[in-house]
Amino acid sequence: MNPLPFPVPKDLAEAARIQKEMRERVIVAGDPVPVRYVAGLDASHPTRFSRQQGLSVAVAVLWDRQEQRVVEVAQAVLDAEKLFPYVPGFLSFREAPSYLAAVARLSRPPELLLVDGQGIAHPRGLGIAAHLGVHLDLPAIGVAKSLLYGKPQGQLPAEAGSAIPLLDRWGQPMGYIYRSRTGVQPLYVSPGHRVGLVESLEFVRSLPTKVRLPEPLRIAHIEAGKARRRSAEG
DNA sequence: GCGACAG
DNA sequence: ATCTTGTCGC
Repeated sequence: MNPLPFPVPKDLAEAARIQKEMRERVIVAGDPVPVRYVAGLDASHPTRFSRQQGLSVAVAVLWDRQEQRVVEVAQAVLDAEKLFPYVPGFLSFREAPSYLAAVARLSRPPELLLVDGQGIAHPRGLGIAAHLGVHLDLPAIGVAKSLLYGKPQGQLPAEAGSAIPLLDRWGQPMGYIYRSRTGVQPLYVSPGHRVGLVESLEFVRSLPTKVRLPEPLRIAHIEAGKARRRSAEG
């Protein structure tokens, strides 16, 4: 089963047009509570500058919620720099193609994508999690480590598990700022596709979190870094 | 025109 | 995102 081709725009204007079109197909509703197999997606890139030039590595970690463990790790090596530059608000055009390749290499399709980046908490409502979700027609949730767009509603408490809404330009909630553990920087959680607003937060809360990131993403991050350095040598 | 700005 | 060991602090 080959995924549909992922269009890479020639410039930012075309990219924005694609985002606006695809945003209309996003469904912010659905409850992933029964989902068993989750794909945690993260990528590692070489520094433009320093000694090793290397390539980028994207990793898909297949997480079994029932057994609470990783059951498979798939990766894709790619030259992200040649695809598209990193421009805030347009991350998916740089990273999504490699995620699609990694997901395609899993022995079974995941039931939900957990992506390192925004869902609909995005200037045009289509962060990378939403983009991937719509492209693959899979439930998806975005978990970012910093803010791209939006205003917090109130002050986030210090307690683990606390969350406050993240508001769009019209004051409507599009996600949450979420403190997964006490004493750590918060996460930015928003629905990507086929998941409700509240449900996106509840799902992330249901995942084991030993440190800051939920396990599927923490492990994907580690695996991506290891794989990239590994492929940057022998 | 001035900030803000996922990875 | 990445360059990087030890070290400060709860």
